[in-house]
Amino acid sequence: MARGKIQIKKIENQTNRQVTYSKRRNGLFKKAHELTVLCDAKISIIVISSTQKLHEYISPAITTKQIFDEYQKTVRADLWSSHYEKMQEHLKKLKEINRNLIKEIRQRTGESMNDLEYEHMVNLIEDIDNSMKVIREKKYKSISSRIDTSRKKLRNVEDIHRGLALQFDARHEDPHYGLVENEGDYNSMLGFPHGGPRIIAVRLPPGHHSHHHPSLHSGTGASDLTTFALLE
Amino acid sequence: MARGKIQIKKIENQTNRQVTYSKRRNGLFKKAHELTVLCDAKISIIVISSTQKLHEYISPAITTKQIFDEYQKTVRADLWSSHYEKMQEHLKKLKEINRNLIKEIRQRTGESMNDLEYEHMVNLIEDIDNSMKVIREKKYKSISSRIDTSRKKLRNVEDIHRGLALQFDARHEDPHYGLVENEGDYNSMLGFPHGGPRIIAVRLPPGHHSHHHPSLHSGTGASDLTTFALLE
DNA sequence: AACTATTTATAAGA
DNA sequence: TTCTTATAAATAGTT
Repeated sequence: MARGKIQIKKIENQTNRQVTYSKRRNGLFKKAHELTVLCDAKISIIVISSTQKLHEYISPAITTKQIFDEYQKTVRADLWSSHYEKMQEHLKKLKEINRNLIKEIRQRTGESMNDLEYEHMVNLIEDIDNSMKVIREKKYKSISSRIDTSRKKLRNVEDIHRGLALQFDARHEDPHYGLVENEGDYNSMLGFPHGGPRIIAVRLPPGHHSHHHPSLHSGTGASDLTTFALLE
Repeated sequence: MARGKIQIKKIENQTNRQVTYSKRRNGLFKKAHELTVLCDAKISIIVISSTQKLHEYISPAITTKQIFDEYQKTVRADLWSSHYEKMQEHLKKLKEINRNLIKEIRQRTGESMNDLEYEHMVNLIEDIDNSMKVIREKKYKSISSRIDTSRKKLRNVEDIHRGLALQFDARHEDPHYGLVENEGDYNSMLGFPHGGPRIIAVRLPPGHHSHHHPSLHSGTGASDLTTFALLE
């Protein structure tokens, strides 16, 4: 600021920097003191040089520690109040969202249509109509899928039945050929996904045949064994 | 500092002070920042206004807390080193005093006279001579005092003796009057301050009189009783 | 907040 | 570090 303007950037010349540091530090402290006196302020300045040396200015009738304590108090208070404000803002936003959601639900259920413009009502009806279409589409798909599954099951059962009938006929021709080589998974074929009813074999005395109900029309094992479905 | 010079003293006009506070505070912070950049320094400024509002400047890439911690470290180090220096100074002084005392004693005892100038020796001799006089004076006084005391004691003993002799003579005239009414404190009168030797009475058979040494020349009690001083 | 006459701060040189 | 001095920057009082 004299004998030539300087750029405010680091002074690379070591000696020059040292001189400027000393001069400007004094200038800074002088200004601080003037501010202290003129405006009845309390000022703490701590300067650490590039060589880690420390200098300080402190207004009369106060200590650096006192000022720092005051600073810490203020910082904490600021932190808290900003946090508090953020929380309040967040609350406000959530309430707004809540209000809107409730309003929409009420409109869609037809509960509150009072303060709704015609335009809005048209849009709402169209919206609901679209929703209806989507829902019907989904319902249709669901039904199709269930019919499909059902048809597959039916086919399976028919296949099994056919197979059994075939084996039955074959047996009459060769009484020693009465074992099914592979039991397969009849339960899942029959629509019992989780293991299904337990099958047990019970030997009954002759003459009781008319009283019991075999679960399958034709026995696959020995003729004097009957199978029951035992519900748990 | 423009449009007129001002005195550096509290600005009484409230508005004026507020404006100046704001302007100069900004000026101060600007200067601080320039110093930071130009000289690669770290600066913390905390300003508390007369209305207790707080403003701060802090150099980039550092926190106010870091600077304050550094400050505290430095202060503690300074306190310790100044304390240390004071202790060292004190030690030095004590050593000096010690050395001088030892020197003086050696001179007075004649041990070390080597590096002493004639002038000093004359003074020393005069000093010692004076000391001698003081000591002799004190000795004389002490002796006088003791003689005095002794004389008083003697007078007391003589008085007592006279008294006893008087009583003794009186007894011959009236044999029933043989008791001393008041024993008094003979021990202290006789120069035995702490109770003195114990006195016991022993009855001895006749014919042994030549073998024992009575402590007092004349018996004061019954003639056939002799008193001894029994040393503890 | 902007202006500007002046004071003050200070960069460079000694 | 200190002094000097030409010049840049800060700012007191005004608008």
